[in-house]
Amino acid sequence: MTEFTETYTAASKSFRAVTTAVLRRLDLHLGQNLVVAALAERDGQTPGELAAALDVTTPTIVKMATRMTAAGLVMRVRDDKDQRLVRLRLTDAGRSLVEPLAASMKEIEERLTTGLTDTERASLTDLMTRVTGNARALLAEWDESGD
Amino acid sequence: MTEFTETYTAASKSFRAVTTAVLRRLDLHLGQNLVVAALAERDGQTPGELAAALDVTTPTIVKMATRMTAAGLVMRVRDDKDQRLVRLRLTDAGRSLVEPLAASMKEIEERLTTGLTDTERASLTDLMTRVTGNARALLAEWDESGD
DNA sequence: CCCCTAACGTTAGACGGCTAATCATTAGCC
DNA sequence: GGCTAATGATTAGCCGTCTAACGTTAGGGG
Repeated sequence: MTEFTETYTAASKSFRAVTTAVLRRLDLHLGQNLVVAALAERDGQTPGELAAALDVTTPTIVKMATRMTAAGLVMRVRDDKDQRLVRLRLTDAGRSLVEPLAASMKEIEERLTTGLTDTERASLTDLMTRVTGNARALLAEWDESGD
Repeated sequence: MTEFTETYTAASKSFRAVTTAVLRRLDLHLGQNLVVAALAERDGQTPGELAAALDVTTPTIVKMATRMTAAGLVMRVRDDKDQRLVRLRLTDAGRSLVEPLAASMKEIEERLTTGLTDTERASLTDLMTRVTGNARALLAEWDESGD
């Protein structure tokens, strides 16, 4: 009964647990890796931009930014031209995590897909993407109808 | 780069979002559905038993139990024979949610796998299970070595 | 028989996540 | 050009989750 649900939940949990364990070695919390990676890609993004990129709400980014600022990983800089905007910039300490972080995430990916052929990996990615697409379509549908 | 990670994260998020939306109609929060389902299966389980069954820590269940008690969904009953144990029992209000809950979860499962053949569904479940197995093996390995 | 340890539940506090409400600044319209 | 609407960030408060510390009850060993 609802085997699919259980499988999905278990996968989420185990993935989360592994990621948390790896991140702890870098003194990072779950999710902060995504912020660091996004800023490494393009520094100075605003909370709103990051939220959109990471598919998360703005308040979530704001809270994380506050903690990461306290931890010395990022800095808040107000935009000169538009005083409403806040630019989040990596500090040197934050930048120093970028490469070990990328290496760790890549290692996780490899370890988790051990025993899967390339074909199976591609298949898994494809199937999950389609399910995600279904989920988003469903959310959009409900959103419109206000149901 | 780390495409697998992104796919997995996106899948988790979308699934979570859909589940949250459905649960809201029943005035339930994410995760509470699992507690209700577990108690429907076998009423009077202890926080520790539930935690093990749901692959979650005991404090998580305790907090949820407190809120669900306040919401009138479950009751705390101390075990007669062993005063250390607490038995969580569904109230009538809680029990009334069991069936609509099961129906909702089944509906989610069907909507999310729309467009997938039976073979593909089986394949997805199999692949995710194997990845989850890898993740758990990795966690166990780290746990032993204390690394 | 009493103490000591093991087994449980609970509390405390941190974190990511969300929704709703608030505040500041910019831009647009009459 | 000044009032209003839209755009951003922030705050407040809730929930699930985790780890660490605490209190209590059973049970076992000397």
